[in-house]
Amino acid sequence: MDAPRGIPAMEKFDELMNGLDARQRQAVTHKGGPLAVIAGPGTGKTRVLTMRVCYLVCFRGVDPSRVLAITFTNQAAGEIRERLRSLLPRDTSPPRVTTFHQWALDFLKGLPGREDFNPVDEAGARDLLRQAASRTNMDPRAFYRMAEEISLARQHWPLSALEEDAERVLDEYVSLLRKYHLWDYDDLILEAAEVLTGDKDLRDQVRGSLPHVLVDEFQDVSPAQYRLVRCLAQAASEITVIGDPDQAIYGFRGASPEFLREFQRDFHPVTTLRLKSCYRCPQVVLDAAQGVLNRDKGLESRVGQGKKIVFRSFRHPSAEAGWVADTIEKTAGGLSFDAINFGRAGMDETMPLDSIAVLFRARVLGNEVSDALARRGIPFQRADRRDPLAELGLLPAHHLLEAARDRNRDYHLGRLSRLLDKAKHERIWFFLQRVSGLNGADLLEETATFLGLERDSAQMMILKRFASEAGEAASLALFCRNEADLLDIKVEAVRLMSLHAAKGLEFPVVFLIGCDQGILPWEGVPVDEEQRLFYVGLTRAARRLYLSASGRKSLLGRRLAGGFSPFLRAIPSHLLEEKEQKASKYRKPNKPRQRSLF
DNA sequence: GTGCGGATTCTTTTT
DNA sequence: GAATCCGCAC
Repeated sequence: MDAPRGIPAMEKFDELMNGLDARQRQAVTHKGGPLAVIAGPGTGKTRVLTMRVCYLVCFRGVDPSRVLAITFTNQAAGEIRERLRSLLPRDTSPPRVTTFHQWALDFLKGLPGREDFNPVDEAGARDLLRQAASRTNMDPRAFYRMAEEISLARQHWPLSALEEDAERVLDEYVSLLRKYHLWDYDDLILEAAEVLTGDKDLRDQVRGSLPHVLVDEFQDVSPAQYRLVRCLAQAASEITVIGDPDQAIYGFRGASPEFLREFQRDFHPVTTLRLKSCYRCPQVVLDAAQGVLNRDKGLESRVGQGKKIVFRSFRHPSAEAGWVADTIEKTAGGLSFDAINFGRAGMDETMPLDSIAVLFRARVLGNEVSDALARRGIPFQRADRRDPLAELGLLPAHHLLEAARDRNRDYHLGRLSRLLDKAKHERIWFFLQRVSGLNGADLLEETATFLGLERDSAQMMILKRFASEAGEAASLALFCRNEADLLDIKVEAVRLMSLHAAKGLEFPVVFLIGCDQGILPWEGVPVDEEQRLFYVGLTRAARRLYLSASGRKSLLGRRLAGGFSPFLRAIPSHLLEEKEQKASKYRKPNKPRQRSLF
């Protein structure tokens, strides 16, 4: 075995190792055979993962290029990369940390004959699917359903069966993708798994080069992703998977906590370690959360008992939203005249706005809170991630640029025919002629002029940054996706997001709104996954947790029965502090738009 | 700014 | 099938 490398980081590493508890240390230093780490909320999952990588490289002398850490999101990958950078000695080349999709993309692009394939953005994929559906003359209303079914089927391995017409549409869709040399996100995983499954030599080669694979958030792997994991690691390797079956909330896209069990079978014998010390949530929160899952022991808090969970109920969502906004105002230390007037009775400490999160089951449920916060002038940020390119209004710019550079021109022109108005679309050939041979800032300038972008618009800012920072070969789509992450964070604002989006995050103060019958659990879906979703919501809270029922009467055209979420009953009552609402306040629903009348 | 009609979305969503 | 969004005409 090599001598330990990188002496400068050693002291720090020792110090960090001493900061770990016994179980964490065991996971970090495990040697010999596959390892599964079951890591409940706040038990130091990411820390164990990064420290283990560091341990492998620095102490076991593993070549960093033979270590691969896989995550689900770019953000998670970025965080791990960042932590590794500070842990590993400067002169060590950092190991590869990437997402499933990025790994698959790089792998596929390295294969002969596919160098000029590219991933298609979400809007583009939908467009092609629509094209495929239009050829078989189907009811346009059924399209939405079918799109979901097709995508779900493609998460499975092998592909699950589809209805006959869906099958036809899928075939047509895939041939369109291939014609334009495009992969959609599902393709990346499927293709990579397919290629590796069918080519033993290649599989052995990949496996041989990667004795150490680590997979984060393992409970979220889809069947196809699990297949890929099996291709990457042989049973005898030191593969490490980290996850928490109690936080499995992506069943609707094919994930299943089952794969943790399957992993233990397929990679037998697996060493399984459970992390039980929670460094995030107070005991009160843990007990409540475990009550929801019908467990009574398991996680132990290392941050104390904590305050009771506040529960309040309302007769109307706008009343709930008003209360949330008022409570936030007080918690944040008074931002308006009112807050100063009312004082901060009952508030023990003040919090910066970005330490506060409002969580909800479905996107629309955040609207009233957005309105209430806007009315009070409290800055907030909704983390409703969608296609950043479309959101920024840069879809036409992207396709124009790609067409101008003659990369897959047919495809991009096809998309532009739907995106541009008639007048512009008629001038498109003139535009292409005009910009031929141009590149860099000149090309962007012409594109912006053609589209009529305002000089100081957000779009222009991004285009300028794109021109100066990105290379000539980069696509605007990719640039925006990476930028969007950077632009999002760091703002001092209350965070509003869905329960799903909150997974993996923590906030000192958490509001979980809409704890009503019919919302949590959502009607018509498996209850156990909803339970876990509620569990995830509760365990985001590091200090204070507020639950509320909105009294909402209807949702998306569906009538609600009324009454509280049954999950609340599963919380032992001594953990709850039930506050009665004052009837006079928080009553009248008024839309902020009406204010413009005065 | 208003109003109309057609398109699109609809629970959760990353890539 | 209802709600919302978007482009377009006024």
